[in-house]
Amino acid sequence: MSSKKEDLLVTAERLFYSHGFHAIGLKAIVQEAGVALMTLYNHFNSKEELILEILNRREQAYFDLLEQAKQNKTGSIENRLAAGHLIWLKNSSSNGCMFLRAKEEFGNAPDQLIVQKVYSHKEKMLQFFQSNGLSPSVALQLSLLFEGATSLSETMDIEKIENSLIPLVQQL
Amino acid sequence: MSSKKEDLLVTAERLFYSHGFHAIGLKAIVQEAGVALMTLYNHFNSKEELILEILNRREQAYFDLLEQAKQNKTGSIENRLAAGHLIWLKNSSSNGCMFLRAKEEFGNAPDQLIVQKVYSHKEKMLQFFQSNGLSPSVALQLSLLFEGATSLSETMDIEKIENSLIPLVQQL
DNA sequence: AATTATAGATATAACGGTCACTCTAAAATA
DNA sequence: TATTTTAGAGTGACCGTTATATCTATAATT
Repeated sequence: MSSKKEDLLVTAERLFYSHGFHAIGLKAIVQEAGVALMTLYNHFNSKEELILEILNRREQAYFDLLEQAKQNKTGSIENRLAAGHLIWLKNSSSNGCMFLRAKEEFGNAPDQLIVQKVYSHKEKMLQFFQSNGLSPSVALQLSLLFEGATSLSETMDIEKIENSLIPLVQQL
Repeated sequence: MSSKKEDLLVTAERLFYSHGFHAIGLKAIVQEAGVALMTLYNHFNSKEELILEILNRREQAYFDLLEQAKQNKTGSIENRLAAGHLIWLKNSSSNGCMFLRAKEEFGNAPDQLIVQKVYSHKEKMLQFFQSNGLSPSVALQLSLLFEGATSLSETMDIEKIENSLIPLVQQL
């Protein structure tokens, strides 16, 4: 992949996540990435396509991290996944779930590819949990706890959240 | 209060919640509310001021509902509050927490009144729980469960969430 | 009761700015 | 040489905000 395209994806993901999809214009992205506007349009046909590619990469990175966390020796599978999710939150800039935010900003167009991606991502989360041995009901509860931790991290120290989340996961 | 102002507040809250603060322009609000643009500026000095008044009203409505739910006879205090929160979610249009969304869209201006309101609202939630007899750690866990239910409701039926949330609240 | 003053709402236009997106033609890179 | 990237200008549309001028209904004054 072109390094310019990679720069654009990394920069756009950061700016979109920090300010929102509507709040950030393409001009700000290319300026921050240090490339020309036409280079962006050379790699992406539209802002929507850029966002879609960002969401796909972000989903991949998240599941890669969960797969990593799974390999740990200690703790139940729920605990290891929760530890992975907490690492994700620690490495992010505390602005919530980017997928839900995308749905919220583009929500009233259910035919839109962005919104479809959000629904499929959340569905994929549940399936991932179940494919790792969790019952449907426990998978759902783990999803609820993960979402709660993500939202709480927007206004609270991650350490306090960790202390709340772990016992809840333990007794699933 | 002028009925025009009330119309504007109700309409703007609905449109902002459905599409986001940046995605909705003042023109769309006044058109949907059936008032003139200058009427909006007669009641609010700016878009930011309109948003702030919406958030204040929404906070009041939410705590009013929790106070109502508290009066129920059956169940622990945690269960009664959770039931109230579920009613709130059922009556909303499944687009997440409007306060967190405001912080996400205006987040990189921590001096902004909107963002300050979001932080104070979340702090108020915790204090409300504790003032109703919950320990700090249980209050935090209840917040995590509420936030999780709110986020989950964006992509999942509220009934399934209810079935997941209740046992988690029960064993707090 | 008749007149005047006040306030709120109206429509319309304009302000400077930014939006996503397109085109062009030169410059840099491979 | 072939491809990519560049800067810059331009498109029409929308942004929040302000200004102006007209209308209407109620309130205050005579």
